[in-house]
Amino acid sequence: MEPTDDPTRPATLWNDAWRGVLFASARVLRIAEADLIAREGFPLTWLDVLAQLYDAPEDGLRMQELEARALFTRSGLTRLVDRIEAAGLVRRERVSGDRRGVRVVLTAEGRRRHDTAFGDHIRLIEREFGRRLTPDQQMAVADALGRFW
Amino acid sequence: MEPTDDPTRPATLWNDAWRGVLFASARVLRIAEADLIAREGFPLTWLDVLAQLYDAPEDGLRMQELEARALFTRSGLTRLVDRIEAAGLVRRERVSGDRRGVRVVLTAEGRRRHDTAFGDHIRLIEREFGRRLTPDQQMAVADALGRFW
DNA sequence: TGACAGTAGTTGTCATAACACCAATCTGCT
DNA sequence: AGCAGATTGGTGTTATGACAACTACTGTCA
Repeated sequence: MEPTDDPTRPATLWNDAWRGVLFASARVLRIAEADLIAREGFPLTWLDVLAQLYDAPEDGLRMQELEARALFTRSGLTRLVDRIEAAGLVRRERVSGDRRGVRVVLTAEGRRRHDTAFGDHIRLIEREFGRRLTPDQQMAVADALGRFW
Repeated sequence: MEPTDDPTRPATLWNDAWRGVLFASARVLRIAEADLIAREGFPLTWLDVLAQLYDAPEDGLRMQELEARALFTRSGLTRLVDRIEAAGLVRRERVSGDRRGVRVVLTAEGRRRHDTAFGDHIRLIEREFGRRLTPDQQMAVADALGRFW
């Protein structure tokens, strides 16, 4: 009984594609997380937040906007921002005209830490992911999966 | 200042490919997790374990082997198996000749739950991932990312 | 046969994620 | 004005993940 004969294990093309996506992201993320903690002392969730704020307007983002854009954390954002704020990388500011809301803004230190962390991160992604694909493959993957963002 | 002019945001091909992989896995996994919990009442980590045992020899796997093969959990496996065992889907058995070790084996109930859960899961992956790619794209992604497993 | 290093798995402890609920504020309507 | 309902973000609690000891066992070598 070969695996391919098992109805619960169909050997389809999209199945192989999915396994590739799954393993690639799992492996690269695991390495990236360890590397980031070793270098900067904070996890990928922090870099995710810092990067969103870096790409955002000067006056930062509302908690809601941050939550909508952040890739990793859909929950516990309040306390995640608490921690990053306690580390001095981010600052909560009042929103004029809405006393419920806050804007989360990068501090100067946060911007510095983002720059080095993100640079290292990108180089790691290139090394662990990019270089393992030929230019044709890179193009094909980018084209095929572009619809997911 | 366009984003592409920012040295910390290089617009490279492998970068787009990586974003695709990252977003695709994050989005599809989030949906799959929610669906699995709604249907079966357990998370993807359980299905990962059940699937590894399903693909394993009749007499199950050692904790170590399970840990090496499982995609998600690299830690906390003891207690993960505790939970699955408490739910009756899995059973710990003694290893003859090594009183330290245990074999983790699927119960009949575990096999049943695996079958329905995995079937539903695969259909979801096809719907949320497979069908969004053309056959050519599926082939290209499978080829490019096959090296990661 | 007994010291000892290595192995298998568990447990303790702490940090973080998930989930449900809550308080304050705002908005539109009357 | 003032009330209903939506919106914003936070809090309490439980579940899960990470990491480091720890226990029990095994095999080896003198």
